[in-house]
Amino acid sequence: MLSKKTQYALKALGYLAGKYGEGPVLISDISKKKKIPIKFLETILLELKQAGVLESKKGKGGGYYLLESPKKTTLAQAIRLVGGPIAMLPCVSINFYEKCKDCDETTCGLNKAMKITRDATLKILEKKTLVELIDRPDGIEL
Amino acid sequence: MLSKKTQYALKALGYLAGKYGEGPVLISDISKKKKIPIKFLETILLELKQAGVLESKKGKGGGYYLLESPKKTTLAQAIRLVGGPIAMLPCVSINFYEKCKDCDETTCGLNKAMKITRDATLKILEKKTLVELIDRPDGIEL
DNA sequence: ACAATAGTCCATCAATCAAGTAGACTTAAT
DNA sequence: ATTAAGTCTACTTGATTGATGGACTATTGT
Repeated sequence: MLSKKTQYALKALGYLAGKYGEGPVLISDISKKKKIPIKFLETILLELKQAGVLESKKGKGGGYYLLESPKKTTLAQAIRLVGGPIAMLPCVSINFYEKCKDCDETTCGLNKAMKITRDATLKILEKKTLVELIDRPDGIEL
Repeated sequence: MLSKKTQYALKALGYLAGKYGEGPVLISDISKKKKIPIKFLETILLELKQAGVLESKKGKGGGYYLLESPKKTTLAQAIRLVGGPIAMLPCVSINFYEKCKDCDETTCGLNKAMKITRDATLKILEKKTLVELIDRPDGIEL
């Protein structure tokens, strides 16, 4: 299960994707529409800015906006940006790898099973982009 | 990422699967071989017993053992037993479902993407069983 | 019966995560 | 210049997770 932080980040990015090209969006706007605690959201957006995905504008008329077209960012990238590993175990994670204390990866069955699972997941998340997070009326596909 | 508890549970189950039919296995044995904090392991095994997967025997010659052949339990079942949801979001979880506050599932892009991911994951985890968690020398497949 | 062994139960502690609070700092409009 | 709008920073609280210590109970062998 993704952490709340990661879930909020994805929702916020999806919302910003829908407003791409329309200028800065208020934190309070995102917070209301996506029901995300505003102060928590602030820290998440700040982190996404420091990661280079978002830009912000201060003062009146300010807010956050996507730096690049939502097509450019995959869901896999988005999840990893806010520190969410995609794999189910540290020892099969690509970006947050940690060696197991007890297991030899060449013989560990759990490792093998989870690698297969990870690959199946990545195959999907690396294909989908922020564009697919934009809410759209029922029946309309991409 | 799976919780430590779930990771430990899977490792312990894999170890017990390898000893299936050999009688009770000591907690301390599992703890040593799989490098799991013994006290934490105790509570996990107890939970697995209450879930009906393991049985225990007290006193000398006691320990834990699998109640059924390791073939009978899938990895998906094992993960859920110790309270670990498999889906990445509550709103796409089958066994731990929770409705989103903000989103209409018929139009939410995130929901759609994560459902597809969940299905791909489940397809794998519902096919594999505890048998595949047994450590085996390199090169030997099932 | 008794001692040794091994699982069970209860209580506590530390670390991390989620969320809320207060206020300082920046920018833009008037 | 002043003020309102908005981001940025630091600190506090509560809940959950991970880990530990010790007392208690059941079983076996002598």
